[in-house]
Amino acid sequence: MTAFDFTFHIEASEERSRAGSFQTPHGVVETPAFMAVGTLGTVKALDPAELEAMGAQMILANAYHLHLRPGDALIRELGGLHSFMGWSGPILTDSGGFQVFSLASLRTVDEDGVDFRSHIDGSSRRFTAESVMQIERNLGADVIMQFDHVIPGQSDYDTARDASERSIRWLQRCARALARLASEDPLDRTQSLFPIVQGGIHEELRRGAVRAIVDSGDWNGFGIGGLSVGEAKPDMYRILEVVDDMLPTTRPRYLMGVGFPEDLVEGVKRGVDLFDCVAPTRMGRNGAAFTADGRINIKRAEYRTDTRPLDEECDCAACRRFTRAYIRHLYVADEILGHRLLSLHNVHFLVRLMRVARDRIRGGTFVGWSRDWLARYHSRPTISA
RNA sequence: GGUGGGGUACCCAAGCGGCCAACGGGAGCAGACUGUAAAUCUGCCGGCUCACGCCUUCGAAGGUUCGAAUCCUUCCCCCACCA
Repeated sequence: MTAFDFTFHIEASEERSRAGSFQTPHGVVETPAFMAVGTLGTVKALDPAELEAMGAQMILANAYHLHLRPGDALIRELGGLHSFMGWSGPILTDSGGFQVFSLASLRTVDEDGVDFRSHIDGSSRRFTAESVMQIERNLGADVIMQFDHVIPGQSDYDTARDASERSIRWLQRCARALARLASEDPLDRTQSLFPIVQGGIHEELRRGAVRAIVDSGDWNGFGIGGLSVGEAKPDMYRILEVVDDMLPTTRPRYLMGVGFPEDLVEGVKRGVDLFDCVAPTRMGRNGAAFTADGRINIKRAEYRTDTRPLDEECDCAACRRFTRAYIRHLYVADEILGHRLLSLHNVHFLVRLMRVARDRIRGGTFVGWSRDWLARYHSRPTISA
């Protein structure tokens, strides 16, 4: 019995960038694609129907957070995460590896796993490769990420090597644990485990990590982790090129936690197929909107009388109906609709950006288009100096 | 008319002889957020200045003092209760 047929098809490519699609038990994902982040089983402030309407294909949730609350066993009992949160499309779950980084003050790492102090109630929780696979199995996402060890972007060579090599050992344990679980329950054979390439900003470590991962199994896709965690942007782009050179072209590459609009374009240029980021929703809740001319801060006084939409070229529900002046008013008055409209627009902006990238790659005009797009985005004429 | 309480920067509100251009909060102005402990956090917020610093402020006017938002006198205005 083989696992679900995940096959990734590449339709077109231009230099490093590719346009393609892969199949999941909950539908096809066309790439390059941006996944909205729904850590707690909700893309903050947005309804799944709104995500569908804007063309969002796949979303992300988090094993660590859902394990703490409401509990992965409960979600399994209620029919799995798709049913629980009312999203029938593809879902990817992150493993909690990022929380090893973001909740560093609340955990200790050892070879076997990580002890966390719950940020909710202070209780002690133990996470290992095996326990995380059990959690992700209970949640039932289509793609599940290995448990990895994420460290700050500027970490030195020895620290990065230590975390990278540990992540590779944990990958092997994740794979064995998932195989064991799958043998007990046919449903689990539909989940694809993605390894995560670590190694910080050290090219030699990244190359070593890719080599070890590729040699150890036939993976349906690859996560590229440990970027956008404090390193300089040129370092991130450099590492992406190094990793792109070595990963099999026949599998999707998922750049974890990225990103800003410009990083999506820069990523696609370097062969990335999948992205996720909290930026559109978090920044939306914090008053920022993406536009083709750069980011704007809707709180600024200059928008008090601005009757244009957030982005004049956008066709999202917020831009079709509301002015900057109105959305600014909502935001300043602390009205929940302000947060919703900004989140909606920002996610739509990235989803649409990737749709345009796909079309451009198919048409063989991505490289030129991306150069112009980036120049315009960085010119930021809508923002006063 | 009497008694008591009070008037502090855009608003609310501490301070009650020097450490006060004056605690806090709000509003306002600007910035940051990249696999979400985030509808969060940071900075500015009397005037001039990059800054050192200087100037003008704590109802008004006088006074005491080396020194006052802080003490005294008179006046103006609010609030409560009594008549």
